[in-house]
Amino acid sequence: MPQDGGPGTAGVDPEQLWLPPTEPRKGRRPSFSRAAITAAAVALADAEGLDAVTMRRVAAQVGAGVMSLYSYAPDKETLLELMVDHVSGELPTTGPLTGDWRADLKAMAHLQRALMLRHPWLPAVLMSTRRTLGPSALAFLERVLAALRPSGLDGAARLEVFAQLTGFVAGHVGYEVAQAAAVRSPDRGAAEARYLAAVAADGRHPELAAVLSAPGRPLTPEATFTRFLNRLVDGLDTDGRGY
Amino acid sequence: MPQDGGPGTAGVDPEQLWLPPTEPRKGRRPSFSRAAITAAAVALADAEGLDAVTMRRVAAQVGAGVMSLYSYAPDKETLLELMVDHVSGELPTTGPLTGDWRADLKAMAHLQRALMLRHPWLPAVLMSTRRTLGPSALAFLERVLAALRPSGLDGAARLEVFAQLTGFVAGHVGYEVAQAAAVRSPDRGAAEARYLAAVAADGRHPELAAVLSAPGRPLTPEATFTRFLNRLVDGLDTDGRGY
DNA sequence: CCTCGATTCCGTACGATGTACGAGAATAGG
DNA sequence: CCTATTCTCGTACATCGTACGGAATCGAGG
Repeated sequence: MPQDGGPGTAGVDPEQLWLPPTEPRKGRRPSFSRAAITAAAVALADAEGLDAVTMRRVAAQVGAGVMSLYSYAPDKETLLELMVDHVSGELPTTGPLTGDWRADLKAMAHLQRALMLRHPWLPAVLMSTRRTLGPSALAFLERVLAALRPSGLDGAARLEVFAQLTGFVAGHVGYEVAQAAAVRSPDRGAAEARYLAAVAADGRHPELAAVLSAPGRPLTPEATFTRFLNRLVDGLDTDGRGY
Repeated sequence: MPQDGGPGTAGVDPEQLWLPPTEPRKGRRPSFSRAAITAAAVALADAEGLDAVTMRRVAAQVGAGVMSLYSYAPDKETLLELMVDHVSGELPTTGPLTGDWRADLKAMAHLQRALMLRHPWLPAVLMSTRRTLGPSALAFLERVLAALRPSGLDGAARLEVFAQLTGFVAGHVGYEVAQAAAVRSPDRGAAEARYLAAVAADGRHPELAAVLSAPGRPLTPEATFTRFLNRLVDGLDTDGRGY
């Protein structure tokens, strides 16, 4: 664990949270580490879902008392932010770019999607809490900005592209995992299908009835993701006019 | 209150929840209505945010005992779904379409955005809970499908466009309101700005530094929304090939 | 009229959660 | 050793969603 960061570095504002692994050379030595606590929380969320991430269970996982966690994170929301940055570390931040910034952007979006599929709780956390970018997220942002360099977009536009791209991926994957969960439960999906069929049959929803009776070929989430992603990226204007 | 729907029509599956205002002609008559309870919950969320929507506060608002609410909705998650459909009723479902399906689609997305700005808690609810479409949402879906009729897209693709469009709007507005809230709190925004400046100054984030030092002209949320929306809609292929 | 079954109303209570408080334990400097 | 400082964590509390069960209110059948 490199720069790890023990307790004492926890504050409400981003400066105290992320920046200084300031060494307090006095007092009792920490028994745990922020990284270990965060990793335990991530493991819990991966295995049993976000609801399983309670202070008590995380504490039990690392062998600490419940209140000891508050030496490492001021509150639970901060713990969630730490979790986000922890898994963001799985995103690559080095390696060559192709020079085709659209292709690079698409590749990075696919990496983000893979990350979120690996940690299905991520989209929900990303979209619920207002978050400040931690070091790993910033490293990834740095790489996206580098890829965007040949695009000719100005600063504000590049930041916006990053935000929109991340938001799009999170939204799509969130939808994806929810639908996958619905399929896994046998009667839930069936009940919804019956309900939609009943609505379509009531005569007041002709368009819905038409769509349900002639759905066309089914689309895989993967294909849909790629298609909309390509639309979004290919539509990015390089001239400043916009719409 | 037209078809209102009293208690007894509450079940876990969509069929029992939305469809039948089956009249149970026996037993004590309901003192409240699902619509009134839902409206109270919406008013609470509008005024004080989603966290203010607790069963106790909603009950107090309508002058009911806490447990009485459970005769109208089996649990809180269902109440949230009712809230979503309640405000979805504010979306127009009639009136002429221009025939230009892209323009119609964009107009409807703008209406959705306006709705979400009016009810800032909506994006979070839309993206957290897995939801079944209630009557009002279905009416709006029906209208979107009708607008999409001249597009040549097949059934599955039309449904997908609806889901993606709603997801995009929710994601954008969610981000929009979060950022607006950050601006309202004086020190929170300043702290984040200082943090980003510090990161940019550490030398390991040259792209971020460049972007922050030459941001270009600032973009209004409105303009950004319109731009990305146009990209998304104009990029919709009418031939089946996709990418 | 009374009774009976059905339905709604709601006070009480339970388990779970986030976290404030403060006493105790460990460590470094004087 | 003493004292200041830091971390540890048992206890306690407010708040949440909601299970339970009895009282109240209704329509129907006698």
